[in-house]
Amino acid sequence: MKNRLKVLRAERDWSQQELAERLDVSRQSVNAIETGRYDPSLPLAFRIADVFGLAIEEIFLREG
Amino acid sequence: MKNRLKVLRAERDWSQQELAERLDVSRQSVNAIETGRYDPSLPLAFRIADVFGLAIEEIFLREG
DNA sequence: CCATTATGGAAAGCAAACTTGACTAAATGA
DNA sequence: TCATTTAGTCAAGTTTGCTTTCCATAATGG
Repeated sequence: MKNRLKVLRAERDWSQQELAERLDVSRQSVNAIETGRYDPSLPLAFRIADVFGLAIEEIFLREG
Repeated sequence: MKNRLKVLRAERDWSQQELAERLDVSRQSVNAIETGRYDPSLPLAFRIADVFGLAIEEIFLREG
């Protein structure tokens, strides 16, 4: 499952650490999700959508 | 995390078994998600959204 | 030079998601 | 009456998400 975290973070000039704090997860979790090592849980996906003010579908992409 | 699975299933007259097959998960998983014992993974949430033709946000609800 | 920040990732462990198999109980319908 | 379908749940096992700790690398600024 691909995602646009890196770009969204860059647009806001947030470090992985900063995003992790806003999401209340570890920096390693943000890194792992961002680099595609695993997908977030659904509750975390909702929090991610919330901090960016976007729909889940606008951040995480069904990949072919 | 609440969800509208039971109603959406009823609208389409699908059994938990039928939905499970469309989602390619076990019937027990559908039941557990529907009765709120746990949340689906994000990839499964996308598949659920797809089979119902809705957005994830229209099926799963941030609960107070 | 050196200290700091940012990123990527490995290892070990716990918790949550998902599996199969089994059981119960209510409803249906022939 | 009996077989079938549906829904709910439990137990035990595997996989995945997330944690903490640690290490490595590159970029930045004094």
